[in-house]
Amino acid sequence: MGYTPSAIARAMSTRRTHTVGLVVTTIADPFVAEVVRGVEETALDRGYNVILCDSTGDPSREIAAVRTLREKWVDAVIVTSSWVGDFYAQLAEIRVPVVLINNQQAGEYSFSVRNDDLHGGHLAGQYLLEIGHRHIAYVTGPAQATSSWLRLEGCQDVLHQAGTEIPQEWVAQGDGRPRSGECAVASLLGQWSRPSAIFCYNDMTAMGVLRAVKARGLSVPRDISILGYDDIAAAPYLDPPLTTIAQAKYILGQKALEMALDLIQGRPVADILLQPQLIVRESCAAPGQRL
Amino acid sequence: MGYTPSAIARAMSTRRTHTVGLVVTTIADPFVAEVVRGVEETALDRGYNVILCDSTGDPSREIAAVRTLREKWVDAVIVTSSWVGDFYAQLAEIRVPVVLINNQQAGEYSFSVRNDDLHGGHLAGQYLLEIGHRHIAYVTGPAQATSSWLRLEGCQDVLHQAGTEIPQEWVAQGDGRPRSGECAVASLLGQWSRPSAIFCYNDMTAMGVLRAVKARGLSVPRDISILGYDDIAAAPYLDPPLTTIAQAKYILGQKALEMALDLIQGRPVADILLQPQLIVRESCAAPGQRL
DNA sequence: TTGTACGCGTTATCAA
DNA sequence: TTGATAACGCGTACAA
Repeated sequence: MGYTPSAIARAMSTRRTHTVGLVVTTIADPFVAEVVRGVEETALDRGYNVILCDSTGDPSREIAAVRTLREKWVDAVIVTSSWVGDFYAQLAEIRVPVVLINNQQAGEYSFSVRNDDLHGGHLAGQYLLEIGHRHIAYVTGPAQATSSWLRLEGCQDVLHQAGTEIPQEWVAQGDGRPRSGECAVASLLGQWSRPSAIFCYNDMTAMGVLRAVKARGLSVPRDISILGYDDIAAAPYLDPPLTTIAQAKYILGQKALEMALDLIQGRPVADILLQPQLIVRESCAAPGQRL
Repeated sequence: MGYTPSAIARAMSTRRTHTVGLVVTTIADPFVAEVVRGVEETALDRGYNVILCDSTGDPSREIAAVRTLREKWVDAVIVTSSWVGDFYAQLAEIRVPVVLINNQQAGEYSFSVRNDDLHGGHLAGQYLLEIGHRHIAYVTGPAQATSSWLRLEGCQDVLHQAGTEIPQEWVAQGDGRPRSGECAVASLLGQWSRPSAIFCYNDMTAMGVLRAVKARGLSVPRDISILGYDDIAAAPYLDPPLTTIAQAKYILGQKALEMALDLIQGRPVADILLQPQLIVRESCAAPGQRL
């Protein structure tokens, strides 16, 4: 018949809404979109719904988001800001479980599921070294994104062991979007000496780097190798297909939701660390003659 | 102070949750992601939240989604399934306003905001004709997506006026994802005669088509022109940069949410039709000599 | 103006 | 085991 029980009334008496909040910096990034898909689909399977909050990285929106999530009595909140910052204080005050994705700020209030960015950096450095690169540049993500620095650090670790490193002047500031990749190339290739490989914070950045490098008449990977991170859907369709470090994006979201559920039911949980994987395509090759 | 009013209790007495439901076929498509961003961000600005439901195109999940949305007393629901199908019956029974995005099934229960796909098809046909193409192929989207057929129809309209058309054997079935574009090319270019231009349902499909065409040793746009639809973020970064018909994705979402709000407050509303726009980049050019 | 009682739909508790 | 009833927290309407 046409009767529908009210989840609102039920929430009133059980104090459980069967709803979790998901706050992301931007849904426009394909990496984030996949994570969202992971939490959303498994939530639906488990009888939960998710309220999505796109913060645009704007701190005031983040504050507003957690406030309304709290008002709506979400049973847990999952956060995919790479930088939690001040906003973390807000999270601590919310009276529900918090799970952080790709952020290690996990304290006593919250747990995290993340990709092993340090190891991702290792894989990157190791591979570039292996195929013969010694002059490597890095294009960062947003300055507040700890994962960006972790990837760089991992890469440096490996390079140091091989007696080389990414010099200060070859780490260019980006923001995780293609445009910033293009700008980074301008600063990187405007120098007297140029790298033979560019490791990028993510694939979106790599897209921009790729285009800018080719626009300068350079060939990829013959003149310059480009290495991405994330393995977004578009990566195989770039020209050349992008070699990249893959994160298990969907799984990241799925695990985060499952952890949130465990927390809600009071089950013990432990932080989760997922291992990235090198995907060899064609944007990296042995360096040619150096100028 | 540490006091937070309860939106649940408020909903109990006012019967308003200040929450809208958004059901999409998949958040993995960049086009959809932008639409989601549009509704989510303007919702937050207006003091509303959105519950996201990713149906995966699976009818049973769609049913489940609208049921829980109804139970949670969402004030309105916005739908971005290109094919509403049986699921439309469910929507009719839900007692809240429904706004459909890019779907014209709008009846007495619901309203729609959509992109003028027919005109988009016109723009596509017109442009290809203008630069000299007479032998054009089309790669469709999912069979149930009315927008796919509308785009084809619009293109055919213009072609007919010029005394030509897309022949039956040159409309290849796709599903809106890159992989299907690659498969389509296999069937299209395996024929005795080949098109000089391929119009694609969307940019994701075009990405696959582009790759497959190049994999066959053909040059784009010299040998074959490729025209996309949507203008996703990756479009300018393909090689060659993709010429495409742009939809105002963010606006689509924004208008949909505003319409939902109008409906909630009982204000009169009218369907909205947004105009697409041709974005000329480099994947289309005049056809060369024909074989 | 300020205050008090009731309703909302469900669950949970307690009495029969 | 079944059936009645309090409580959940906020709006609202009515009374003072």
